[in-house]
Amino acid sequence: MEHGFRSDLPIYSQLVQRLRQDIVSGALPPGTRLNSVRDLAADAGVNPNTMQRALQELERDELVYTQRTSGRFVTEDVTIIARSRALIAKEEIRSFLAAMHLLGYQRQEIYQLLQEEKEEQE
Amino acid sequence: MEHGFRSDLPIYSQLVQRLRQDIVSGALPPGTRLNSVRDLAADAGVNPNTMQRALQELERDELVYTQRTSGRFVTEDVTIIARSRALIAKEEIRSFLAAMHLLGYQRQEIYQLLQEEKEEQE
Amino acid sequence: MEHGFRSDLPIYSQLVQRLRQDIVSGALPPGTRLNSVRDLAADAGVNPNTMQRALQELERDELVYTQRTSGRFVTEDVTIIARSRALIAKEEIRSFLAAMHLLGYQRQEIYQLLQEEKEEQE
Amino acid sequence: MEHGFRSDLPIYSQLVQRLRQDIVSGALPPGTRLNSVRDLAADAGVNPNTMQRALQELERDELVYTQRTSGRFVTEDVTIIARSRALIAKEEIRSFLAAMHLLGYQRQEIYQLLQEEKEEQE
DNA sequence: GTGGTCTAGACCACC
DNA sequence: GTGGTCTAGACCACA
Repeated sequence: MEHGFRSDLPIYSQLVQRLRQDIVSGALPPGTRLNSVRDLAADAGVNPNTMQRALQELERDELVYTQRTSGRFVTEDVTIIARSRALIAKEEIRSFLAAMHLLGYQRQEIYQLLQEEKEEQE
Repeated sequence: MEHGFRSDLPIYSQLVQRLRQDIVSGALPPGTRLNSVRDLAADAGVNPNTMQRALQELERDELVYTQRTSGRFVTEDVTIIARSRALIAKEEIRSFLAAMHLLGYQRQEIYQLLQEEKEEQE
Repeated sequence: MEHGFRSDLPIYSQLVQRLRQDIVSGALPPGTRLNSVRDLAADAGVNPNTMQRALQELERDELVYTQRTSGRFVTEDVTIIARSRALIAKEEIRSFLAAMHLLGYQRQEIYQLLQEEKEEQE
Repeated sequence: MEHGFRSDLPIYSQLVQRLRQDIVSGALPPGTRLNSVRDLAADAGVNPNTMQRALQELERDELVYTQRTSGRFVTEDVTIIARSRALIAKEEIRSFLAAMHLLGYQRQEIYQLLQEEKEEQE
């Protein structure tokens, strides 16, 4: 029953994030058939409706498309995937830099802190 | 009525963020006396209850303390401020790197993208 | 596998539309013998059941009839075809005007917009 | 219990259409506060979830925005409204002309039929 | 079997 | 009171 959902973000958004990352990182290659909504929901330990909602969001972003009655598939259009990846990254960077600047950090300090964090991890 | 609050985050936590940034960045130096809850709320265009809640949060973090009758003040303890600043920064960095790695970005690419974003802003 | 079906409408009714247009526009003249369900289905890249259902619909509208053993034919009765064409057209016009009026467009504006769209196409 | 929903389109889409028309035609002027989800749902005779879904769709199109806890409002940005109106109209026209052409109608005939329909209504 | 829709009803945070 | 989320479970059309 414990599937690691944070409480500060709706479950369906977290599902969107996970799936999008899987697509964008190549874990789910273009054209891959996704499991049925019911199965995905069961795997994630959520209600089918919740999973459905997440998938529809991905569909709006064209990362996924539906083939009536035969299932859902990851888009074959790699440019959409690449665009999505770049977009997410850009947004991450933008908000990260904004937050750091508001804290009064300058360019050099930010690089230094990134460096330190990297080393800690290794 | 337009005071620039996003709708995906509670107003009170947006207030917390703003105030914390003001303290941590030095805009509100140590020892500064804050205006009354009522005034702060009016300035921000929010309900006093909401501002009250934000201030309580800052008190829990010891960035602000209440002096019985004379009002609320920014802490004089600069180490608390510095610690808070570093803590927030560290969390930002950690989650930023985590997100980028999930997208499949490596160290070098991240630096490069940061660089590009910087240049765009200028 | 890519045969240009939209996903917001059942495949069988898209097949009905196509066939009806072919009949009504004269691409399939009165009396034409249709290929077998199996062949038509293969051409369209759909399941024979799906094609079968589409053909039944056309039979209900009497645009198509089945001759025992020799196969399916486009009706020879041109008045049926003409009536069907006029009926569909009338319904298109009715719903189009209704939609435009609900959007607050008046007669003159509608003609103007139709004109513009025409010109764009050329 | 009879609230006039067609069966060939999801209820929530029909709700979207109605609301969008009300906004775009000026029946719900910019800045208008909408009734609560619950009330709107009750008025329409649908489940609150269904109405919620419709409203979220409008929000994605920026025709409506949400003010945390105080309710939903029609956008004040009239250019968004005008753009939406023009977009819907353009789409109506495009699909109408496409349908008529597939039926084998030419420009002049279409105008004539529009004319006839107009006169019938009067 | 698939996805899609809808209802009923609960619970939450926020103000 | 407001909007937002989630669950449970039903029903449907389609292939």
